[in-house]
Amino acid sequence: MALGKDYATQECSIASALEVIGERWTLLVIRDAFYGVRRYNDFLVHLGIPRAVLSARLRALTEQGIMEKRRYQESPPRDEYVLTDRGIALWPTMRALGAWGREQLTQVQLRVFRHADCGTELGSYNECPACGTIVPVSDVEVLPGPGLSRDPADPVSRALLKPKRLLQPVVIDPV
Amino acid sequence: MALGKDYATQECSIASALEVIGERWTLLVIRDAFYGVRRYNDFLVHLGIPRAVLSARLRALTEQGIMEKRRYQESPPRDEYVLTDRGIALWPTMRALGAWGREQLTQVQLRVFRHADCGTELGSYNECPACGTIVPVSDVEVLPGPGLSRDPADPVSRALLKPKRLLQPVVIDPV
DNA sequence: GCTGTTGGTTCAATGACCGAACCGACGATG
DNA sequence: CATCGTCGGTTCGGTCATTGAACCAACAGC
Repeated sequence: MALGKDYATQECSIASALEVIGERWTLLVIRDAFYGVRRYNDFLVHLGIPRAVLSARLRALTEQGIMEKRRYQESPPRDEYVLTDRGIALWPTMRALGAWGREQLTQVQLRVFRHADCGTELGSYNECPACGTIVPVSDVEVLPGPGLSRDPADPVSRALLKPKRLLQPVVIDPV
Repeated sequence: MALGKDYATQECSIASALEVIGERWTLLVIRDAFYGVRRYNDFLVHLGIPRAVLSARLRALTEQGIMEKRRYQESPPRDEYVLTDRGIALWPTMRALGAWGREQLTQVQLRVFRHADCGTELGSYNECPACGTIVPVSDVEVLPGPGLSRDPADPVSRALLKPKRLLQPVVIDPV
Protein backbone atom coordinates (compact mmCIF):
# COMPACT_ATOMS: atom_id res chain seq x y z
CA MET A 1 0.00 0.00 0.00
CA ALA A 2 1.57 3.18 1.11
CA LEU A 3 -0.07 4.62 -1.92
CA GLY A 4 -2.62 6.47 0.11
CA LYS A 5 -4.46 6.46 -3.16
CA ASP A 6 -7.82 5.17 -2.15
CA TYR A 7 -7.46 3.76 1.30
CA ALA A 8 -7.11 7.28 2.62
CA THR A 9 -10.64 8.14 1.60
CA GLN A 10 -12.17 5.16 3.33
CA GLU A 11 -13.06 6.75 6.66
CA CYS A 12 -12.38 3.51 8.43
CA SER A 13 -9.89 2.53 11.07
CA ILE A 14 -9.35 -0.82 9.38
CA ALA A 15 -8.31 0.96 6.21
CA SER A 16 -5.97 3.21 8.18
CA ALA A 17 -4.43 0.19 9.83
CA LEU A 18 -3.95 -1.52 6.48
CA GLU A 19 -2.24 1.59 5.11
CA VAL A 20 0.41 1.02 7.73
CA ILE A 21 0.73 -2.73 8.12
CA GLY A 22 -1.07 -4.07 5.07
CA GLU A 23 1.83 -4.43 2.68
CA ARG A 24 3.29 -7.77 1.80
CA TRP A 25 5.79 -9.03 4.40
CA THR A 26 5.01 -6.36 6.96
CA LEU A 27 2.93 -8.51 9.30
CA LEU A 28 5.43 -11.34 9.06
CA VAL A 29 8.22 -9.00 10.11
CA ILE A 30 6.11 -7.96 13.08
CA ARG A 31 5.34 -11.58 13.93
CA ASP A 32 9.04 -12.35 13.97
CA ALA A 33 9.64 -9.36 16.20
CA PHE A 34 7.15 -10.79 18.70
CA TYR A 35 9.09 -14.03 18.56
CA GLY A 36 12.25 -12.21 19.52
CA VAL A 37 13.92 -11.66 16.16
CA ARG A 38 15.71 -8.32 16.23
CA ARG A 39 18.52 -8.26 13.72
CA TYR A 40 18.47 -7.52 10.03
CA ASN A 41 20.18 -10.73 9.12
CA ASP A 42 17.93 -12.87 11.26
CA PHE A 43 14.80 -11.44 9.67
CA LEU A 44 16.45 -12.04 6.33
CA VAL A 45 17.21 -15.74 6.72
CA HIS A 46 14.06 -16.54 8.66
CA LEU A 47 11.66 -14.88 6.25
CA GLY A 48 13.46 -15.39 2.96
CA ILE A 49 12.51 -11.81 2.11
CA PRO A 50 14.42 -9.79 -0.50
CA ARG A 51 16.92 -7.49 1.15
CA ALA A 52 15.58 -4.34 -0.45
CA VAL A 53 12.08 -5.11 0.75
CA LEU A 54 13.25 -5.82 4.28
CA SER A 55 15.09 -2.50 4.36
CA ALA A 56 12.01 -0.69 3.11
CA ARG A 57 9.69 -2.38 5.61
CA LEU A 58 11.94 -1.80 8.60
CA ARG A 59 12.31 1.83 7.62
CA ALA A 60 8.55 2.28 7.23
CA LEU A 61 7.79 0.54 10.50
CA THR A 62 10.35 2.71 12.25
CA GLU A 63 8.94 5.88 10.75
CA GLN A 64 5.47 4.93 11.82
CA GLY A 65 6.53 4.28 15.36
CA ILE A 66 5.79 0.58 15.31
CA MET A 67 9.40 -0.50 15.63
CA GLU A 68 12.42 1.26 16.99
CA LYS A 69 15.96 1.09 15.65
CA ARG A 70 18.38 0.78 18.50
CA ARG A 71 22.17 0.72 18.54
CA TYR A 72 23.30 -2.21 20.61
CA GLN A 73 27.03 -1.95 20.02
CA GLU A 74 29.48 0.56 18.66
CA SER A 75 32.40 -0.56 16.58
CA PRO A 76 31.30 -2.13 14.48
CA PRO A 77 28.06 -0.16 14.72
CA ARG A 78 25.19 -2.62 14.98
CA ASP A 79 21.51 -1.85 15.30
CA GLU A 80 18.55 -3.96 16.28
CA TYR A 81 14.87 -3.42 15.62
CA VAL A 82 12.41 -3.88 18.46
CA LEU A 83 8.68 -3.32 18.76
CA THR A 84 7.44 -0.15 20.41
CA ASP A 85 4.28 -0.02 22.51
CA ARG A 86 2.37 0.75 19.36
CA GLY A 87 3.74 -2.40 17.78
CA ILE A 88 3.09 -4.50 20.86
CA ALA A 89 -0.53 -3.34 20.72
CA LEU A 90 -0.86 -5.43 17.58
CA TRP A 91 -0.67 -8.65 19.55
CA PRO A 92 -4.42 -9.27 19.74
CA THR A 93 -4.60 -8.82 15.97
CA MET A 94 -1.79 -11.32 15.44
CA ARG A 95 -3.47 -13.82 17.69
CA ALA A 96 -6.83 -13.42 16.02
CA LEU A 97 -5.31 -13.86 12.59
CA GLY A 98 -3.27 -16.85 13.67
CA ALA A 99 -6.26 -18.46 15.33
CA TRP A 100 -8.31 -18.02 12.17
CA GLY A 101 -5.56 -19.50 10.03
CA ARG A 102 -5.24 -22.51 12.26
CA GLU A 103 -8.96 -23.17 12.67
CA GLN A 104 -10.00 -22.49 9.12
CA LEU A 105 -6.96 -23.36 7.03
CA THR A 106 -4.08 -25.34 8.41
CA GLN A 107 -5.96 -27.40 11.00
CA VAL A 108 -2.66 -28.05 12.70
CA GLN A 109 -1.31 -26.41 15.81
CA LEU A 110 2.12 -25.07 15.01
CA ARG A 111 2.72 -23.05 18.13
CA VAL A 112 1.32 -23.04 21.63
CA PHE A 113 0.92 -19.89 23.73
CA ARG A 114 0.89 -20.26 27.48
CA HIS A 115 0.53 -18.04 30.50
CA ALA A 116 4.07 -18.01 31.87
CA ASP A 117 2.86 -17.63 35.46
CA CYS A 118 0.72 -20.75 35.54
CA GLY A 119 1.48 -22.71 32.38
CA THR A 120 -2.11 -22.69 31.15
CA GLU A 121 -2.67 -22.50 27.40
CA LEU A 122 -4.20 -19.20 26.35
CA GLY A 123 -7.51 -18.75 24.58
CA SER A 124 -7.70 -16.89 21.31
CA TYR A 125 -8.40 -13.61 23.12
CA ASN A 126 -5.19 -14.02 25.11
CA GLU A 127 -7.16 -14.77 28.21
CA CYS A 128 -5.88 -17.32 30.71
CA PRO A 129 -8.72 -19.76 31.46
CA ALA A 130 -7.17 -20.60 34.81
CA CYS A 131 -6.48 -17.08 36.07
CA GLY A 132 -9.41 -15.44 34.31
CA THR A 133 -7.34 -12.49 33.16
CA ILE A 134 -6.08 -11.07 29.90
CA VAL A 135 -2.40 -11.92 29.82
CA PRO A 136 0.02 -9.13 28.89
CA VAL A 137 2.39 -9.85 26.04
CA SER A 138 5.43 -10.04 28.28
CA ASP A 139 3.87 -12.91 30.24
CA VAL A 140 3.18 -15.04 27.20
CA GLU A 141 5.38 -18.05 26.59
CA VAL A 142 5.67 -19.55 23.09
CA LEU A 143 6.55 -23.15 22.47
CA PRO A 144 6.50 -25.34 19.39
CA GLY A 145 3.23 -27.17 18.80
CA PRO A 146 2.71 -30.71 17.61
CA GLY A 147 2.63 -29.71 13.94
CA LEU A 148 5.95 -27.88 13.82
CA SER A 149 8.90 -29.53 12.12
CA ARG A 150 11.70 -30.53 14.52
CA ASP A 151 14.76 -29.80 12.42
CA PRO A 152 14.28 -26.70 10.30
CA ALA A 153 17.00 -25.59 7.94
CA ASP A 154 17.69 -22.06 9.10
CA PRO A 155 19.32 -21.24 12.44
CA VAL A 156 16.59 -18.79 13.46
CA SER A 157 13.87 -21.41 13.16
CA ARG A 158 16.06 -23.78 15.10
CA ALA A 159 16.53 -21.25 17.86
CA LEU A 160 12.78 -20.73 18.00
CA LEU A 161 12.23 -24.36 18.95
CA LYS A 162 13.21 -23.50 22.49
CA PRO A 163 10.31 -22.31 24.61
CA LYS A 164 10.65 -18.63 25.37
CA ARG A 165 8.73 -15.53 26.27
CA LEU A 166 7.49 -13.21 23.58
CA LEU A 167 9.74 -10.23 22.84
CA GLN A 168 12.73 -11.76 24.61
CA PRO A 169 15.60 -11.80 22.12
CA VAL A 170 16.08 -15.07 20.32
CA VAL A 171 19.42 -16.73 20.91
CA ILE A 172 21.08 -18.08 17.80
CA ASP A 173 23.54 -20.74 18.73
CA PRO A 174 26.73 -20.94 16.69
CA VAL A 175 27.00 -23.56 13.97
CA MET B 1 0.17 -12.56 -2.62
CA ALA B 2 -1.13 -15.70 -4.13
CA LEU B 3 2.42 -16.30 -5.14
CA GLY B 4 2.88 -19.01 -2.61
CA LYS B 5 6.51 -18.25 -3.18
CA ASP B 6 7.81 -17.88 0.29
CA TYR B 7 4.82 -17.64 2.54
CA ALA B 8 4.14 -21.30 1.93
CA THR B 9 7.38 -22.30 3.58
CA GLN B 10 6.74 -20.32 6.71
CA GLU B 11 5.18 -23.01 8.87
CA CYS B 12 2.95 -20.46 10.49
CA SER B 13 -0.78 -20.04 10.59
CA ILE B 14 -0.40 -16.28 10.28
CA ALA B 15 1.46 -16.75 7.02
CA SER B 16 -1.21 -19.16 5.78
CA ALA B 17 -3.88 -16.64 6.65
CA LEU B 18 -2.04 -13.88 4.84
CA GLU B 19 -1.71 -16.08 1.77
CA VAL B 20 -5.48 -16.02 1.59
CA ILE B 21 -6.54 -12.60 2.82
CA GLY B 22 -3.32 -10.60 2.70
CA GLU B 23 -3.61 -9.07 -0.72
CA ARG B 24 -4.42 -5.45 -1.23
CA TRP B 25 -8.17 -4.73 -1.03
CA THR B 26 -9.12 -8.19 0.20
CA LEU B 27 -9.73 -7.26 3.82
CA LEU B 28 -11.66 -4.17 2.80
CA VAL B 29 -13.95 -6.29 0.64
CA ILE B 30 -14.54 -8.54 3.64
CA ARG B 31 -15.17 -5.56 5.89
CA ASP B 32 -17.80 -4.30 3.47
CA ALA B 33 -19.37 -7.74 3.42
CA PHE B 34 -19.73 -7.59 7.21
CA TYR B 35 -21.40 -4.22 6.78
CA GLY B 36 -23.96 -5.78 4.47
CA VAL B 37 -22.57 -4.94 1.04
CA ARG B 38 -23.34 -7.82 -1.30
CA ARG B 39 -23.38 -6.65 -4.87
CA TYR B 40 -20.55 -6.11 -7.31
CA ASN B 41 -21.51 -2.56 -8.04
CA ASP B 42 -21.88 -1.62 -4.41
CA PHE B 43 -18.41 -2.90 -3.59
CA LEU B 44 -17.18 -0.99 -6.60
CA VAL B 45 -18.53 2.43 -5.70
CA HIS B 46 -17.93 2.10 -1.99
CA LEU B 47 -14.32 0.98 -2.26
CA GLY B 48 -13.22 2.79 -5.39
CA ILE B 49 -11.43 -0.40 -6.39
CA PRO B 50 -10.53 -1.16 -10.03
CA ARG B 51 -13.09 -3.48 -11.60
CA ALA B 52 -10.57 -6.11 -12.62
CA VAL B 53 -9.17 -6.28 -9.11
CA LEU B 54 -12.63 -6.59 -7.58
CA SER B 55 -13.46 -9.46 -9.93
CA ALA B 56 -10.22 -11.21 -9.05
CA ARG B 57 -10.72 -10.78 -5.31
CA LEU B 58 -14.31 -11.97 -5.32
CA ARG B 59 -13.32 -14.99 -7.38
CA ALA B 60 -10.43 -15.84 -5.05
CA LEU B 61 -12.54 -15.39 -1.93
CA THR B 62 -15.22 -17.61 -3.43
CA GLU B 63 -12.71 -20.29 -4.37
CA GLN B 64 -11.28 -20.26 -0.86
CA GLY B 65 -14.67 -20.66 0.73
CA ILE B 66 -14.68 -17.28 2.43
CA MET B 67 -17.50 -15.86 0.35
CA GLU B 68 -20.25 -17.50 -1.59
CA LYS B 69 -21.69 -16.38 -4.90
CA ARG B 70 -25.41 -16.66 -4.85
CA ARG B 71 -28.00 -16.06 -7.55
CA TYR B 72 -30.70 -13.84 -6.14
CA GLN B 73 -32.74 -13.30 -9.27
CA GLU B 74 -33.06 -14.78 -12.71
CA SER B 75 -33.71 -12.55 -15.66
CA PRO B 76 -31.65 -10.63 -15.63
CA PRO B 77 -29.34 -13.04 -13.83
CA ARG B 78 -27.94 -11.30 -10.78
CA ASP B 79 -25.59 -12.69 -8.18
CA GLU B 80 -24.63 -11.51 -4.75
CA TYR B 81 -21.61 -12.31 -2.65
CA VAL B 82 -22.07 -13.20 1.00
CA LEU B 83 -19.69 -14.36 3.70
CA THR B 84 -19.60 -18.04 4.56
CA ASP B 85 -18.98 -19.30 8.09
CA ARG B 86 -15.29 -19.29 7.31
CA GLY B 87 -15.53 -15.64 6.37
CA ILE B 88 -17.63 -14.77 9.40
CA ALA B 89 -14.93 -16.34 11.56
CA LEU B 90 -12.74 -13.41 10.58
CA TRP B 91 -14.78 -11.01 12.70
CA PRO B 92 -12.47 -11.06 15.73
CA THR B 93 -9.56 -10.27 13.43
CA MET B 94 -11.43 -7.36 11.87
CA ARG B 95 -12.30 -6.00 15.28
CA ALA B 96 -8.77 -6.33 16.58
CA LEU B 97 -7.38 -4.58 13.53
CA GLY B 98 -9.98 -1.83 13.68
CA ALA B 99 -9.41 -1.32 17.40
CA TRP B 100 -5.67 -0.99 16.83
CA GLY B 101 -6.20 1.50 14.01
CA ARG B 102 -8.46 3.62 16.13
CA GLU B 103 -6.37 3.56 19.28
CA GLN B 104 -2.97 3.94 17.67
CA LEU B 105 -3.64 5.87 14.47
CA THR B 106 -6.86 7.72 13.87
CA GLN B 107 -7.79 8.49 17.48
CA VAL B 108 -11.33 9.02 16.30
CA GLN B 109 -14.25 6.69 16.68
CA LEU B 110 -15.79 6.22 13.26
CA ARG B 111 -18.16 3.39 14.06
CA VAL B 112 -19.77 2.04 17.21
CA PHE B 113 -20.55 -1.63 17.73
CA ARG B 114 -23.30 -2.53 20.15
CA HIS B 115 -24.92 -5.63 21.52
CA ALA B 116 -28.30 -5.59 19.77
CA ASP B 117 -30.03 -7.28 22.70
CA CYS B 118 -29.11 -4.73 25.33
CA GLY B 119 -27.60 -1.75 23.48
CA THR B 120 -24.29 -1.88 25.34
CA GLU B 121 -21.18 -0.94 23.43
CA LEU B 122 -18.90 -3.90 22.83
CA GLY B 123 -15.32 -4.21 24.01
CA SER B 124 -12.56 -4.92 21.55
CA TYR B 125 -12.92 -8.67 22.10
CA ASN B 126 -16.58 -8.49 21.10
CA GLU B 127 -17.60 -9.05 24.65
CA CYS B 128 -20.66 -7.32 26.08
CA PRO B 129 -19.65 -5.70 29.37
CA ALA B 130 -23.26 -5.79 30.57
CA CYS B 131 -24.10 -9.39 29.68
CA GLY B 132 -20.61 -10.79 30.21
CA THR B 133 -20.75 -12.85 27.04
CA ILE B 134 -19.00 -12.91 23.69
CA VAL B 135 -21.56 -11.56 21.25
CA PRO B 136 -22.09 -13.51 18.03
CA VAL B 137 -21.73 -11.55 14.81
CA SER B 138 -25.42 -11.67 14.01
CA ASP B 139 -26.22 -9.86 17.27
CA VAL B 140 -23.86 -6.97 16.62
CA GLU B 141 -25.34 -3.63 15.63
CA VAL B 142 -23.22 -1.05 13.79
CA LEU B 143 -23.89 2.63 13.95
CA PRO B 144 -21.95 5.68 12.84
CA GLY B 145 -19.59 7.08 15.44
CA PRO B 146 -18.90 10.73 16.25
CA GLY B 147 -16.03 10.95 13.76
CA LEU B 148 -17.92 9.78 10.68
CA SER B 149 -18.91 12.31 8.06
CA ARG B 150 -22.66 12.88 7.80
CA ASP B 151 -23.09 13.36 4.09
CA PRO B 152 -20.78 11.08 2.15
CA ALA B 153 -20.73 11.21 -1.62
CA ASP B 154 -21.51 7.63 -2.58
CA PRO B 155 -24.89 6.01 -1.99
CA VAL B 156 -23.45 3.00 -0.19
CA SER B 157 -21.79 5.13 2.46
CA ARG B 158 -25.03 7.04 2.81
CA ALA B 159 -26.97 3.83 3.31
CA LEU B 160 -24.47 2.75 5.95
CA LEU B 161 -25.33 5.76 8.11
CA LYS B 162 -28.44 3.95 9.25
CA PRO B 163 -27.86 1.72 12.26
CA LYS B 164 -28.08 -1.92 11.26
CA ARG B 165 -26.99 -5.38 12.19
CA LEU B 166 -23.85 -6.88 10.71
CA LEU B 167 -24.38 -9.08 7.66
CA GLN B 168 -27.90 -7.77 7.05
CA PRO B 169 -28.03 -6.49 3.48
CA VAL B 170 -27.53 -2.79 3.10
CA VAL B 171 -30.45 -0.93 1.58
CA ILE B 172 -29.51 1.59 -1.07
CA ASP B 173 -32.23 4.17 -1.41
CA PRO B 174 -32.92 5.47 -4.88
CA VAL B 175 -31.52 8.84 -5.89
C1' DG C 1 46.81 -7.63 3.41
C1' DC C 2 43.06 -10.93 3.16
C1' DT C 3 38.77 -12.93 4.59
C1' DG C 4 34.32 -13.07 6.85
C1' DT C 5 30.25 -10.83 8.99
C1' DT C 6 26.76 -7.42 9.18
C1' DG C 7 23.78 -4.23 7.16
C1' DG C 8 22.76 -2.30 3.77
C1' DT C 9 22.02 -0.04 -1.80
C1' DT C 10 21.48 -0.50 -6.87
C1' DC C 11 19.65 -2.42 -10.93
C1' DA C 12 17.21 -5.04 -14.59
C1' DA C 13 13.32 -8.10 -15.09
C1' DT C 14 8.98 -9.66 -13.72
C1' DG C 15 4.53 -9.38 -11.82
C1' DA C 16 0.58 -6.79 -9.77
C1' DC C 17 -2.33 -2.97 -9.99
C1' DC C 18 -4.57 1.00 -12.16
C1' DG C 19 -8.00 3.46 -15.03
C1' DA C 20 -10.35 3.67 -19.11
C1' DA C 21 -12.64 1.46 -22.69
C1' DC C 22 -15.41 -2.08 -24.23
C1' DC C 23 -19.03 -5.84 -24.09
C1' DG C 24 -23.30 -8.78 -23.49
C1' DA C 25 -27.70 -9.63 -21.30
C1' DC C 26 -31.58 -7.72 -20.05
C1' DG C 27 -35.56 -4.13 -18.79
C1' DA C 28 -37.70 0.01 -19.61
C1' DT C 29 -38.90 3.78 -22.68
C1' DG C 30 -40.88 5.77 -26.82
C1' DC D 1 -38.64 -2.44 -32.69
C1' DA D 2 -34.80 0.92 -31.91
C1' DT D 3 -32.61 3.09 -28.21
C1' DC D 4 -31.03 3.96 -23.65
C1' DG D 5 -29.60 2.64 -19.05
C1' DT D 6 -28.02 -0.80 -15.57
C1' DC D 7 -25.44 -4.58 -13.96
C1' DG D 8 -21.58 -7.48 -13.95
C1' DG D 9 -18.12 -8.26 -15.81
C1' DT D 10 -13.35 -8.66 -19.47
C1' DT D 11 -9.50 -6.57 -22.04
C1' DC D 12 -5.67 -3.64 -22.58
C1' DG D 13 -1.69 -0.39 -22.24
C1' DG D 14 0.88 2.13 -18.76
C1' DT D 15 2.68 2.46 -14.17
C1' DC D 16 4.20 0.92 -9.78
C1' DA D 17 6.00 -2.66 -6.52
C1' DT D 18 8.57 -6.82 -5.79
C1' DT D 19 12.21 -9.94 -6.81
C1' DG D 20 16.88 -11.87 -6.90
C1' DA D 21 21.41 -11.05 -7.89
C1' DA D 22 25.23 -8.16 -7.67
C1' DC D 23 27.70 -4.75 -5.47
C1' DC D 24 29.45 -1.90 -1.50
C1' DA D 25 31.29 -0.12 3.07
C1' DA D 26 32.73 -0.64 7.82
C1' DC D 27 34.93 -3.24 10.78
C1' DA D 28 37.17 -7.62 13.32
C1' DG D 29 40.29 -11.25 13.33
C1' DC D 30 44.12 -13.65 11.49
